Amino acid sequence: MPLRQVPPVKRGKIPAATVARLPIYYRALTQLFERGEARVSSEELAEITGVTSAKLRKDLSYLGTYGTRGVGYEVEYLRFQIAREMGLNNEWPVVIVGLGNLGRALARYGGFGSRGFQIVGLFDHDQKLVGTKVKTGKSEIEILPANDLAKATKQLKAKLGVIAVPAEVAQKVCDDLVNAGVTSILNFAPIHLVTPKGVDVRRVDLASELQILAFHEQKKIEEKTA
Amino acid sequence: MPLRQVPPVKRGKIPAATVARLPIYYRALTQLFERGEARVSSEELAEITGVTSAKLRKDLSYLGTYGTRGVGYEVEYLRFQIAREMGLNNEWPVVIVGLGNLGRALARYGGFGSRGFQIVGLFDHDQKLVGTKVKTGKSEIEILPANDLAKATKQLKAKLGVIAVPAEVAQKVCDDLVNAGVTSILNFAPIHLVTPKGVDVRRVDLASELQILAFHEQKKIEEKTA
DNA sequence: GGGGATTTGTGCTTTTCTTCACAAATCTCT
DNA sequence: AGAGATTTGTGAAGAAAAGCACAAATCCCC
Repeated sequence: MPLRQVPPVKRGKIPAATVARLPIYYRALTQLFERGEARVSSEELAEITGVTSAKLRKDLSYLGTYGTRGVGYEVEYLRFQIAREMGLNNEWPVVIVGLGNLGRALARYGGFGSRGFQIVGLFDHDQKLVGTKVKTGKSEIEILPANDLAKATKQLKAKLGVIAVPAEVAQKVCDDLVNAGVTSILNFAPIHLVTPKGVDVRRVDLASELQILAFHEQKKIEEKTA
Repeated sequence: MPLRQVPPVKRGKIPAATVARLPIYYRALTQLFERGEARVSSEELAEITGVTSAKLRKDLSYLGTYGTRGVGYEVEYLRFQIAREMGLNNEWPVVIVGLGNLGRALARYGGFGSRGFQIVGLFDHDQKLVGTKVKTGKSEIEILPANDLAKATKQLKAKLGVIAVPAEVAQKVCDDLVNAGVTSILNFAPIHLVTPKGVDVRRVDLASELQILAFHEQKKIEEKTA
């Protein structure tokens, strides 16, 4: 009986569009795994995640060849490989700046504290909030003053930061985070952040999302009238 | 002196990538307008919004020719045109389903209630929440039981729905919304929703965003070690 | 009213992403 | 052990998006 070959890890840049989908596959695989499924075909996994099977297979092919022709993919194995590729086997410390409605929701949000991430610092400018505690996934964390941001973040060795402050102060907070060694930022402020090279920023803009939907609604109405 | 020509509205499909950027331009223009700026060049607007000027001009060109060569764009005029194109001059009624941490933050979030949108209905399955009120932008709204979702939403004539419930019940909620006449859905549950044709779904996946950043961090580390 | 300085709008090129379609690999059954 | 049924992995084609570069339009100033 032939031994399983050495993991055929592929080296080479993974397209951005693919990277953006890996978390979706990962989550679906986790679900399948918890349900006790041992194997899954590209067709099934594609159906669950809402992509085409060809796209899914191509996406996975950038990571390596983890499937078996005529059979499909081993759920647990594939899940592990994606996790490894995405660095989810590490535990990433995350700081959140701004604990208004949204920031607080994020801090409490289970999905954030889940697998791979741990919220280690909360900062706010508002003196009324400083000193109060917020329940994150596992523990309670005290909100620290925004002034301590740079020092504390450096100490906590956080490389990931979440910005949930008003647009007016977002760039300032961003600069502070970068100075503190943060190199990946999730920005909820509706503004373009300027960062030095090597710092990744992803923007999540809730109002924009609604507006995009409004655009589609608008088009539906125009079609009817036309 | 020549009269300004009839608005040269262009007809034809606007690329999805462009649509996704229109809200960003719109916001920047609003800012400029409030700051009292009368004109802006593609170069300036591009800088503010973090795109290249060529891309910006091409994006705008899908809407019509609203600029003046050698001069730039009139801030107020262009802003209005984008708003019109996106349907932001209407007031869209929105319902939110699920008022946990996130749903509540969204309900309170100013940006949602802002220009173009009005939150008209809140629903939750939890009996402890039903009957309590949540301050949205302008008014206070009572949380209604999820069972009333279909009927109430139909009555409220909401075409836009926000899903902020756990993944397990998201598809059920989605079906209810669609039955109630909702044709655009903003989905915060980490799951692919199946909808009939003609219903638009946009997914905002907070955990995915962090995971994508983790991927980039991972790569930075690998580069260093390599 | 003409020349020089701007800045838009867009045809063309390049890059990135998606889809197609099929050979290669594996399994099952007899 | 071979034939038939699956299902992956991937070249190649097609579609969408981004970037380039320049003609066309406008302004300003003399």
